[in-house]
Amino acid sequence: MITDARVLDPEFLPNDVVQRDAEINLLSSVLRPAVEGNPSDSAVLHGPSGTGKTCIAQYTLDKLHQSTLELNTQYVNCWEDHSHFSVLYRILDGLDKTLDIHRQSTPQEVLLDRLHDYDGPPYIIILDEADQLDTTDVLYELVRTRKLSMILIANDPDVMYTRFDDRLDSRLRTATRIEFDAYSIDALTAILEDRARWGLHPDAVTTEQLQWIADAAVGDARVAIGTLRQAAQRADRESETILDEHLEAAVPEAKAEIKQKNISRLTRDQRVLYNIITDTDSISMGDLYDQYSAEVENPKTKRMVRNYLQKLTHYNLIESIGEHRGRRYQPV
DNA sequence: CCTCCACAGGAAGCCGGGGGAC
DNA sequence: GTCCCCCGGCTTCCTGTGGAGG
Repeated sequence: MITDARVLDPEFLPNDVVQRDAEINLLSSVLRPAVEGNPSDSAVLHGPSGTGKTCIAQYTLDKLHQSTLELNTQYVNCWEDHSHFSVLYRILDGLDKTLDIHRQSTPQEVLLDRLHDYDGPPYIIILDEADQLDTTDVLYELVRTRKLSMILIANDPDVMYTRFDDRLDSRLRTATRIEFDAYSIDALTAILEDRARWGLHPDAVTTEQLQWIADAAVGDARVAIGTLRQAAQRADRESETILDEHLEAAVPEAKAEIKQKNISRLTRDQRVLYNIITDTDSISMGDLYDQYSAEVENPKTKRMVRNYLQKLTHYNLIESIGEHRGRRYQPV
């Protein structure tokens, strides 16, 4: 039944993106000056997860690349590269300028000089999960680099903007904000139809079933596509076509898979904290730390735990209610 | 109203790992 | 090998805030 498993992967980047034409056009027009060698403003893509921000950013850059020979691009995931140094390193890496840069023995100054000396073709970088950056200093260095333009991606840009100091604020105030709303049922259905056409045998699934999946995914394309794949895999073992019973089971599986993927990026200590919080309705810092330090061998300090919790909150794995004294942490 | 305390998060410094230079 | 340097995770120290209780 499955003819091409790759297109059923939520991470897969299709040749033709369906939906989001307006966003693609807007992003292209923001980046157009850069491609033509003129200074361009940055773009900030924001919205809930599974709304196609990363996909549209990569897709748009691919298209620009096809129409322009002289263009460098780079994708940086700030969850993985969150320090000042590693972001710079990754960005120079996209220019093949890191050959003689060594992680441990090259001062950041050298990387900065090299970046500021850049005078090649236009360079467009995607900073995905930009709200995960340790410090926004690196953004300042980037906005004042010639020939470099940025696409910033963040769930909640307001949280990110509050961390900007004045000089950065004035530079990024003119950035074009592109908002990504949750997909409508029709839009999700269209996306699923496209994936089903390339990834499944004809007639393996009905439009009504795709609509049902779209409805269950509540606007999140990752959930929708994951559900379709789970249902197809389940059906593959048992029948010729996807049955409704396969759909029912696939939704929680797809959601669990996404959650599992998120959790796998956590460290051991972060995972322990996450598990404690998801096992309760809501918990205070004091109780949480007591449980945590009883559970692990060499507990980190409270200060470090606060950093972890901030990270988990940013990543929407847990939520916190209240400020200061009396704050509680709870599952989402 | 005042003091105490739980809690958040910034700043600075420590230290272990790891690679280059010699 | 040994020395030196750098990064990044971590701790320590600190300040600010606001609810609880005298």
